Amino acid sequence: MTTRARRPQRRNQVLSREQIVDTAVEMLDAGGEGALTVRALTERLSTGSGAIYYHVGTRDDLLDTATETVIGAALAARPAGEAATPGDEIRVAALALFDAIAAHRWLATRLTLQIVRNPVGPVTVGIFERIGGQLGALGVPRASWFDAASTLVHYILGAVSQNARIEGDTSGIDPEGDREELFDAASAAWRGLDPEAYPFVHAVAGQMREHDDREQFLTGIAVILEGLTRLR
Amino acid sequence: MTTRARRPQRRNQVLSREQIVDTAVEMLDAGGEGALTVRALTERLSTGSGAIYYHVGTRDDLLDTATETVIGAALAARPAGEAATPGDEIRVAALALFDAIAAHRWLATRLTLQIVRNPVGPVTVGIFERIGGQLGALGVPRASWFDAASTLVHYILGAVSQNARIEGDTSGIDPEGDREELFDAASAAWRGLDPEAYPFVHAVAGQMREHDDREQFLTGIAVILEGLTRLR
DNA sequence: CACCATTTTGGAGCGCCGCACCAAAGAGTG
DNA sequence: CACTCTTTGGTGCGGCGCTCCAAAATGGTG
Repeated sequence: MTTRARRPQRRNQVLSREQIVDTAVEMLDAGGEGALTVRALTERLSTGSGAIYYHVGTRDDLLDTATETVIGAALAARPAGEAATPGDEIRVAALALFDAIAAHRWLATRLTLQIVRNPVGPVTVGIFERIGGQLGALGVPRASWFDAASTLVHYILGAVSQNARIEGDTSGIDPEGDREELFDAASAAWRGLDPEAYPFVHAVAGQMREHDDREQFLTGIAVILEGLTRLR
Repeated sequence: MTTRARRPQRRNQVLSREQIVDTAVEMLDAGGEGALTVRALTERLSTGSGAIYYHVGTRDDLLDTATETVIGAALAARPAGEAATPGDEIRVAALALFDAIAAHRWLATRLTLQIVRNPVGPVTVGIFERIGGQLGALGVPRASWFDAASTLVHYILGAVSQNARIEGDTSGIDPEGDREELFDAASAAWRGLDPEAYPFVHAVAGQMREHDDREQFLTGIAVILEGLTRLR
């Protein structure tokens, strides 16, 4: 018998799991998912691959952990005022996710991946709880809670994924500049399409250039909340 | 001067672009995105990598082409009856996308990827045109067309992505069997969560097991359409 | 203090991968 | 028949994730 059965866990760790994850997030932010290679990580931390695998497991595990970390931080956001309506709560949570993915564009892919294959993990549960918890106060009947929450989550993740930008090809970071540029180009291309074959796309080419992502995102939330209140 | 300026394109092609894409789709369906390697493709077609790159370019190009092919086919679906309401049109298009991704699960990731980085491509334009073209008849004011279409597209792609299953780990194909099983497990896990910390998730654990994906998807569409009609 | 079980580290090596590149075969043309 | 351009199969390079292991660091114990 050892004197005290369980304790020997923590030794002095020069390299910590947290440190690795933080560095990984930095690298992901800087260069997209393709930039996070185990080799690059070991070089950055001046260590070997063994240490990485010892602390966080495979590259996939590392990406999951990074996702959990970032999403967990984002979901901690609460409305500013004291008397917040359920709508406010949902808007704040949704915007927190929106902004998190805008700041960490690699999240888009990873988030849907994780929600799909790990419904029990803190990410899925956290998002559902945060969004769904407001439905009762919103007047949605209990029997529709899961459908309603799913609708919101699907919309939020869909919108947020599609507003995320391309990963891996932008070596320089020019977040606003080429975003405008890209919209201009897309708008011009849409306008240039055959109005007979593509009347709608042709017609909204102008709106697409002038729209604001965040505002549009909130409009969508408002539409869904409106629809949900008619569900009763 | 040649006798006729443009014509000499088609030589005898033992290997056609179409053939490659079709085979690629088969392989993707069978084993997920990870299963489509250039090496495996060359082996399956008993050719070399040079021929592949000559016909379709890089692996990424091939995935884009495969996506365009499948989505193009899906978008060709029209409502059965003759007198279709705008709502019917949207539902049919949405369900076509839903079913396409259910049949080709690798599409989920690829679709959002393509929409994000190629707003001019046939996939993005096709989806927007198909969905957005109904908004006028639905009574949505012209100034809100782009926002409304975006809301629908965001929701559809979000829902559809999250209903797609995991890629690459299932060697055997057991589409219904382990789906049930997975829901059961997830439901049990949700029910097992602390009701104080996660009241909502705990409460809807039962609904999550019994829900039907397609039905829930249509409920979401109905909610959004309802909300859109209040937008005027 | 010295000893040693255990944790933690760094790195070499394996089996993959995508893809650039190229020499040669094939098909139409004069 | 020769000649040109298309099409093909294959080889090799650089890089990847990951396994495995010898060695170093660590901290409790006699």
